[in-house]
Amino acid sequence: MTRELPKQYDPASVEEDIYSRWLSQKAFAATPDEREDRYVIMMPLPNVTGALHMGHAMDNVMQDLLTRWHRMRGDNTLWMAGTDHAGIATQAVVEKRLLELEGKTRHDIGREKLVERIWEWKDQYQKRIVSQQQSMGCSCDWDRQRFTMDPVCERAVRRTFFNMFSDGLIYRGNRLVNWDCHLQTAVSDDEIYHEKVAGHFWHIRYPVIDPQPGEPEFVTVATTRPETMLGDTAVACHPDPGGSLDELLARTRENLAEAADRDREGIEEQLAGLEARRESHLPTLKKLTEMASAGRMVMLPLLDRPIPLVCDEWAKPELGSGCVKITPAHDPNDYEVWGRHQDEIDIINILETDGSLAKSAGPYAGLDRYEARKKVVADLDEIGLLDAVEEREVEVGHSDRSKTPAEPFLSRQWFVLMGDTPDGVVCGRGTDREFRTPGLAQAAIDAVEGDWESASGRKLVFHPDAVRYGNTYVNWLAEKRDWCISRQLWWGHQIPIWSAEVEAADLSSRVDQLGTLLGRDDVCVRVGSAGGSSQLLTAGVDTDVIAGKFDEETLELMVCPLGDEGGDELQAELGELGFERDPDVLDTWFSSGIWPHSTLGWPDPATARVEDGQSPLGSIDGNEDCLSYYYPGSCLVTGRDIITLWVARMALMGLYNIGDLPFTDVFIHATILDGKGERMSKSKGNGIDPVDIIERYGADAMRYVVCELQTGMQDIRLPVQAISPFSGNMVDLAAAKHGSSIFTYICPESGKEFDVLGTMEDVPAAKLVSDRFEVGRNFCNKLLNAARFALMNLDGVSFEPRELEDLAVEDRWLLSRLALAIEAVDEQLESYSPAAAISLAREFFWSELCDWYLEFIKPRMREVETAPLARQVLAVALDQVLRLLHPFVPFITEFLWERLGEEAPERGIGAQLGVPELLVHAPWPQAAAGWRDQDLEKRFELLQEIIRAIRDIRSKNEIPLADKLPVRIRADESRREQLEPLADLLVHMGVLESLEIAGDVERTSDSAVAVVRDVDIYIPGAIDMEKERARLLKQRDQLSGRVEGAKKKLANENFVSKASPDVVERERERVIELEAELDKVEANLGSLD
RNA sequence: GGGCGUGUAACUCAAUUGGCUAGAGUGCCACCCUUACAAGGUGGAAGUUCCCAGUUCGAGUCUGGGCACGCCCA
Repeated sequence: MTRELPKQYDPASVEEDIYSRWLSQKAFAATPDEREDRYVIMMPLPNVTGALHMGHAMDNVMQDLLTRWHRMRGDNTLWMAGTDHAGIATQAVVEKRLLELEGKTRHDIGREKLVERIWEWKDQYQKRIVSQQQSMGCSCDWDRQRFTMDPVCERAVRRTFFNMFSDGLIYRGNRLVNWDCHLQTAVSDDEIYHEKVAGHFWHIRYPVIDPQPGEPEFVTVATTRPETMLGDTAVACHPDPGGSLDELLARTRENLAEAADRDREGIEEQLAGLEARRESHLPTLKKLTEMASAGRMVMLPLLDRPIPLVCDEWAKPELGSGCVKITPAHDPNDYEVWGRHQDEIDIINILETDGSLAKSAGPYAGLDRYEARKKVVADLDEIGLLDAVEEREVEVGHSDRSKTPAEPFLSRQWFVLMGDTPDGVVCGRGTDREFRTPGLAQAAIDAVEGDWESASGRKLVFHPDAVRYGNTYVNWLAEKRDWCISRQLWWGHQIPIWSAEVEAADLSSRVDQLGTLLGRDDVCVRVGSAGGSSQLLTAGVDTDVIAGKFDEETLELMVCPLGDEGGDELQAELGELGFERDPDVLDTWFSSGIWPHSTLGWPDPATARVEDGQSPLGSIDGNEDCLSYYYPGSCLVTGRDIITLWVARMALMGLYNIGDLPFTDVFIHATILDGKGERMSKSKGNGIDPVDIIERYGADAMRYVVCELQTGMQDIRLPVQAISPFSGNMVDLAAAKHGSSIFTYICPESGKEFDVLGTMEDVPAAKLVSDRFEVGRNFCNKLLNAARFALMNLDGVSFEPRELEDLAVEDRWLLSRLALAIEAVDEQLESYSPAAAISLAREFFWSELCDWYLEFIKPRMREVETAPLARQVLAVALDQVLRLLHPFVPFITEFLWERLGEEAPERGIGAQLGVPELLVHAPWPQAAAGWRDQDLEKRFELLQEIIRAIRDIRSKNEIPLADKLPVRIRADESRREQLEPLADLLVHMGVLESLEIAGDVERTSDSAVAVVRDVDIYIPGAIDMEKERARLLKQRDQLSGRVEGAKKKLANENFVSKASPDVVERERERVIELEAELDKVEANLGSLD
């Protein structure tokens, strides 16, 4: 007899011990071997800005579920873990802290010091993240974990950049970006949020130069940002104002015709307004169009700069004056106008990187943009050119990183060319997977759509809804917008380009200075123009011919060293030649896009540098190296917000570098929302720490519930309460007010603030509670107790080969149900339905094994003759259920596995089961042929129904369990034959005193009665006739309702002729069965009288 | 403004190509400490599937419109 298990499961006492056992035995290690089947998951690397929340818990649990399942199925399974440096986000967090705590900016402490501090931050949070993941039970191969700035990743980044630069896929050009004046960096569109703020709409008059008779003297334009007028380079009017207005009128009339009554008034008003406008404005607008076509100019006030009138459809005849000022360098729409009129108009940047005005703003240079706004308005007013001022709510784009208004800003940035190119792009150059694609974006589209497949036959498929998510992915890629990869940051992979400005005339002498650099295959040299086009320079090239390809006088010479070897020397040499390294760093997604192969040692696993104690990436013992063995991988598990940002990039980078897809399946799991229905996110501050949940309910409970929540595409609301560290009372986070930052909340009783994700060191942390997780805790407790019962009864259990027919009937029933459960769980996991999988596993364990089987066998356990067989089957049942549940709840199953191993080291039915020391490595359960017996299952269904009917009578008549019941069952011969072998079970489970089953049993007048299908159950004894009648009447009403419904259906000619024959047939059978049952109920009702 | 979704019991979610009485867990009610488990057992109540039309023999499911909400993109 082993130590008896406790009655209540205490996860804290088990989990740490189990996890350290896994670690010390390197249970999750993946090494290439001779196995053909492999399963590879690349973790969507969490960034090091902060700790993980429940959204990450969902992501990690899903991955661990798949990983553990495949590992048990015998695949060579690798789950690659790691973290992302998340350039902008991490730098922003550290800078913000620096400012808050020390009042310093990054410029005060300098690049080197700042980067040092960010590394410290990274170390701290990487540690925290890994410990969070380990608390959840993640079975990653920790000896391979990577960080996107590790040497091995760095080398892959340099190689990728080098290759793309050589292939002409990376260029430098002027682009309008969102500029964060506070952080002084470009931020991507994804990092901008819009907020309504109170503002104004200023109407300004621009004088027309030399107005002819009949022409207006001024054109009026309106703006919400008047200081941008200093950068105006044109005024636009519509090329066909009449046509445009007419079209709008027609559309509005159409709307009116279809509109609901309550909307009519508004639309009619709109229509009247348009018609009036057509009268009043159209002549002037037409005039302006003529003037624009004639190349007329207006005078930009304050700077006295003549600027042209142009025709462009961006000007809306129905709005304002119908004319619009064009500021290409500071407005995205105007930028597009500039794109269409590059020959006619200029582009002038009036902002410095800190948001003050540049030299080009003339007398306003040096002013902050908001001061400049006031002064411009005042000056315009003074010279009488301010026409009107309206109060208005304005949508202003804010940088998510600094929470300050972002400015559209013209700057030089690096881009990856996503569109198609004339010669196409070679992917997987030099490998046996090499192919040519029209362009990078197209390659990634082809991965999902059309006939293309990779050399290994792979396509990319989204789960659980291939069409929906496939469309998201393809629609985004189809825009083929070039990818801006430069960030004005100090933290990240610095762009490996050294450049120098050269006059076109001096090109050949400057190129000569480069000497042997030109001929080296680890150095790429290009010459380019500001516009973005560039030419490759190679040894012996005719520089004059090259220079002749550019219009510009000033060119830029760009050198990209591969940087693998002799890098320092080369860099020194370039410095002497007057080349400077680009200070910017690469977009984070550039390094995370190559994550699936960089981590495996690409481009050369044999020489990949890993940390001390880590598993090497090169070939060992004659097996393949990691890259060849584990790439392409299997599945990516992530949320849908990341499809465009990351999945698409990984696909195209993998195709470009290696020629094959990083994975074939993309499992998009549900998004975790907070109690208010908002997405949980690090930056929103509404995240909750899974470790809090784990501490209170246990890791398995957390995992159980998370699996149960992953039903399909439905987002998940997770209401959470915090226990206030001040009052000890529950605070509902959905209703609580935020404190000084969005990361903290206010305790309503004390008014003090607390923190829930441990990001604020100086604010007390609150513990979290959520009744959602009690389900998981209860499940674990049930599992513990089922095992407790089994282990208490397994004394002296042994294995003896048994034929199926040697088993008791309930043993065979259990094995049949087990076989079905295994099959069903597999099926659901294969189709990425964890909720369905876990509910089937639970159903088997709780409703069949615990509720029925364990109860069935209790009497057998008490008898010396019957116990050994029951024990043997029970050991197998527990063994199988632990295996089946392990991927979902790994800690408790591993814990119980050890106990089962001590008690029943040898177990099996027909043959002995393989029993490794750790459950992690145990083979996945597999039903033996012949276990499934559907006939038997049907008989048990009837048995269960009869038992339930007896219990119901007991309950309704308030008969205590201590009173055993005499039960008499009237059943025909075939039913009797079915039930007879189950009689002992029926007596035991129904707590019967006696049981009689025969065809001629008659009800005695003192009997309670129940009807189950075609069987009557009588229980003689003192009963309450009124309750009996009520019960039977209710059953009669239900039955007759159903009979009526079914009959009505069958009476319908259309149903019989049009519905499919098997549906009709089923309906007919049902009527027969129901009527028979109804007859019995009625007969019994009659006998009550 | 464009695109993609969601709305089912008090709560959180299921329901396969349209087809048995729309299910589960939690919560609720009643009874029960039946020697694995009260974090449990047995029994029960609880739904106008957001609203309005339509298609169909048949609609939670398909179509159109409305209302409410979410996400992504401009």
